[in-house]
Amino acid sequence: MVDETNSSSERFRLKSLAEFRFQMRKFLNFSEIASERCGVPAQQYQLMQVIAAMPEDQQASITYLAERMILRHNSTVELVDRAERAGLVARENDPKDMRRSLVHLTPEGELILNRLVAEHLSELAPRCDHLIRALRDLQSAGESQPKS
Amino acid sequence: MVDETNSSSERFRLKSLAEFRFQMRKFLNFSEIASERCGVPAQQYQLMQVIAAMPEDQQASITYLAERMILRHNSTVELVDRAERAGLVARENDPKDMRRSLVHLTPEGELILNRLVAEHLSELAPRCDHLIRALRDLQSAGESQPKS
DNA sequence: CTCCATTATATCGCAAAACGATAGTCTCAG
DNA sequence: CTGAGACTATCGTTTTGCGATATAATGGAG
Repeated sequence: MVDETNSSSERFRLKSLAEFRFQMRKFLNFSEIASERCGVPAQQYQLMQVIAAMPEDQQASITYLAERMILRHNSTVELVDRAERAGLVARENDPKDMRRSLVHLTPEGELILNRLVAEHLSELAPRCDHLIRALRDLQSAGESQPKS
Repeated sequence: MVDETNSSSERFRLKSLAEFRFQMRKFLNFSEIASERCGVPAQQYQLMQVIAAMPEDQQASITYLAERMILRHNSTVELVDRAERAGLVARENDPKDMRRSLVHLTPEGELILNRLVAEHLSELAPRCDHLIRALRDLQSAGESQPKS
């Protein structure tokens, strides 16, 4: 309960958080470079990932994609526009509801996605331990958290 | 080794990767909202975090900050400019090397940083488990990785 | 001591991308 | 059949990172 104890645990929390973010930035940076090496902006790769990883019972409406991408729907429309212009995805009209556009991968999109997923997995695998360690530190740092 | 086995493990990898990214996006989104609720753009919060979490023997030169922020140095200069204009950090000249500017937190910067760190820790703590689980899935997915 | 290659920071114009506001289209309950 | 709400699209704006370039300081070779 001495001042020094408090400030040293505070420092530990800070460093854990900072380390976690640093690891995240490194991964995101790798992802961006890998994507653009395939001629695809990172967000378009993410969009394809979301579409391909969608649960069976879901449909890739703009609204659903916006939720998963954590974007406003107008931003999502624009993202899909770009990906469509790049030939990675295509729109179709939902025959059940003519307001909705459903988005699906083109064969080229699938090809590039598979390549990028493989690349990301082999990059991420060795980083997993760092990330998990950072998260564990964060958990133990959070436990000694004084205020709500 | 049947085709179906292959494609189902591929699907697992894809979903693990997508889930991990989704969790990251949610956290980053929270972080952005929390920062801007304090009137600070997310990157300026990150900058302060990097400065405050720096090892004792390090100095906050632009080059160092750029490395940690994973930005080009010119982008880092601009980021520091903005944070300085906002009164969160200040530059001083390194007396040992007049080419370098060293950046430090202002009292106001420290205040806001502390608030944001606390907020982030309590937000992140409950998400840690999700993130760790996603990472573990990724590890086991990566093990069955065929190529490379 | 003087040069100059190297390192460090700063400036500027540009491009990408996300957003708010707005508009247009479709659905469905009453 | 009509109005409220849901879904997607458009447009202008802003933010931010980057490449190219400029300026300044350092330090080692001669």
